[in-house]
Amino acid sequence: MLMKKEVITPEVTIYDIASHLGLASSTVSRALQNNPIINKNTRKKIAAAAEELGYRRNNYAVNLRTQRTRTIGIIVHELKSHFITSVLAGIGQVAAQSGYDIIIGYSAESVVKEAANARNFFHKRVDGVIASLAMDTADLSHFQPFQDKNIPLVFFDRAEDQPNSTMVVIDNTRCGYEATHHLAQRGCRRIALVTGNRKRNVYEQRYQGYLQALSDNDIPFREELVMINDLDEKGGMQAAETILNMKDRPDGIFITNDFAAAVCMRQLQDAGIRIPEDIAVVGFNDDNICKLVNPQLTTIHYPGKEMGEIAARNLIDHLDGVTSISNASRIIVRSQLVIRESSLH
Amino acid sequence: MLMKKEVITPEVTIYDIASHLGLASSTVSRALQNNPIINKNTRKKIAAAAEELGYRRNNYAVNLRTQRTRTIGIIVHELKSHFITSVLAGIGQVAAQSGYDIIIGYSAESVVKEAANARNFFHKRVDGVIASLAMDTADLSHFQPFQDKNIPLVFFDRAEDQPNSTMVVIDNTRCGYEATHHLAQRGCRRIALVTGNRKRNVYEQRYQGYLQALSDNDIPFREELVMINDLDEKGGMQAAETILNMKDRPDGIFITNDFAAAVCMRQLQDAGIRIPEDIAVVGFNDDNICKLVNPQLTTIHYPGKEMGEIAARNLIDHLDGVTSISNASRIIVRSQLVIRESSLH
DNA sequence: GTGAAAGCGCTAACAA
DNA sequence: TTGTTAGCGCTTTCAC
Repeated sequence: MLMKKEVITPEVTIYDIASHLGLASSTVSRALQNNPIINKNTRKKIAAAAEELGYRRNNYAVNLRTQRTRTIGIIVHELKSHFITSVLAGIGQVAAQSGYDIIIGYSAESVVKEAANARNFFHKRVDGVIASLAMDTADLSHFQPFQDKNIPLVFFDRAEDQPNSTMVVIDNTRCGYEATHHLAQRGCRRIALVTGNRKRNVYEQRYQGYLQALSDNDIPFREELVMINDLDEKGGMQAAETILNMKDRPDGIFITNDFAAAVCMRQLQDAGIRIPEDIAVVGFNDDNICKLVNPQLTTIHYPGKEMGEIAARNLIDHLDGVTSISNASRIIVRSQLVIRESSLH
Repeated sequence: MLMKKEVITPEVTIYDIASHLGLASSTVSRALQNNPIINKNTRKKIAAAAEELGYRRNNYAVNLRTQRTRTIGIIVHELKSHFITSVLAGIGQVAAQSGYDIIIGYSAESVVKEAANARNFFHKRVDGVIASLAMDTADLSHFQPFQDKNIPLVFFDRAEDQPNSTMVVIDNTRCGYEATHHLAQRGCRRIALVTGNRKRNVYEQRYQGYLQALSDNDIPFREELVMINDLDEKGGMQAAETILNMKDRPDGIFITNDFAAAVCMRQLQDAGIRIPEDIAVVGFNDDNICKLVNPQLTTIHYPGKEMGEIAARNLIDHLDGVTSISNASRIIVRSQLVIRESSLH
């Protein structure tokens, strides 16, 4: 005996609609896709019958037949920042508009999980992938299967040049420069940099911007003022601790992540340091938290929603055949320094 | 001519494996499912061939054939809180362990979006649903299609009694009581309550707990000290404003959401009010933000991860036929008051 | 322990 | 404008 789950409402197929109306299943199929080749009246009748009978289309059958899933996979290195949720909102909106589903994978800054997500998406047969790389991703070979099957890849924020893929990024060098330059202009002469691993190019670029700004402001570079960590809660703590233990403390800090900056700031304040009077602080991302901490945090803002929209639009245009195949490109989005209390002394 | 996307690596099916090995496709299918009826050696050979040929199983075909998707849909009213991400982590872990996929829908506190997500999940043919209701959800009819098809439903946190569904919740009355009682014990005599719409039962219950604690501590209830809003940024602001405009300000506030509490606190501080000296504050949820604000926020903690695990385990056991069909039940999870600086004066 | 064959629900080429 | 039909890749009954 075939074990079947007790079904209360029976499943309605296009065949049921067809026989109900005395039509062929293909006519129903076409009508349900709003194919103009079918008589408008027939289309209406079919739509009504579908509604009436409680038809729900079986996407598994559709996907099996069409060999497409209308699904795009998104891999993000974190989930809780305002930036990432904005990007996801942007992608989601464009995708929904174009009739694509999205599935979200979370790497938690680990290549291993990133690769697992990529594998998962590959097996789910996504039509395209949008990704921001994890902190420690150096080898991109887990994206190879997509390349091999001509599945388009778009990177945003944390991106690396890849053959046949697009990237949507900000000018991190300029951001690093502006943040540092701002601190210098406010009178800081010992500017610390707390940032991520320089193997991740965004951090390398912010570092280069930092160096350039120091140089342009005639501030000598001091190795001991550069701290590299994961920019998480622990990273913020560590940075604060290191700074507290310095004989010559910095008078300005550029931390390339708002959350880490908030943690660090809090820690410094608990040790009696006044911000911005003793040490000015600049973060990165313009997360919601910036306006909640005391003093409010100066930071670099960049438009997450817009980046998401651009990434999705690019990918989907490609999938729908609107743009040509090999338009591997780099799209640079504007960013800006948002000055708040934490750097105004 | 059939339009086919240019395929670089051809797709491998069980037929390719079968003919490669001189076997029947059914044998391959069984072997790939690790069916013990197939000779162990044959199974090994088939696994090797699958690997070698780069086989990836087509879940769309599987789902079409088996009429199950091994997918569970999750609807959450928000995404960015620590509580929700913990729940999702808990569900995700149990689901992965049991070979289920999850898809996440976000209602942003709106019934309309909640219903849209439900519809979407229904059309995606999820095997089960886990949900926390939006702020303004009163009518649950958008879950009816699941009931009609015997698709199991589990609610967590924001739940309503429904026939044939399970709920995983905390004792909100007790939480409301404890928070209020704590403030009273610290000497507060005018305790404000900022909470969500009482049509959502969790808020009604916290309100009842508040009332009970007032009564037990011989504090008269004052209507003007109860503020109802959406507990978002705007809600926090509004509450602060209302309080600042009072002639007789409260000396304690219980805001049933940490983020709103943080916003409110900040606003009050900006107006020169000292916390906890002038006004003590208790939040709700034990979000990360509690430790970042100054002073650190007293709150109600409850175990998100565990609630997620319980919800998922329950649902999946049901789907896999481990538990009987109609065990509609209510599971109550422990919660506790976490005392920090914001209420210690 | 393995094979043959039907069919899940749909789309699209081809025919009418 | 509509109908006929093959087949997407898999599982599972039934037969051997």
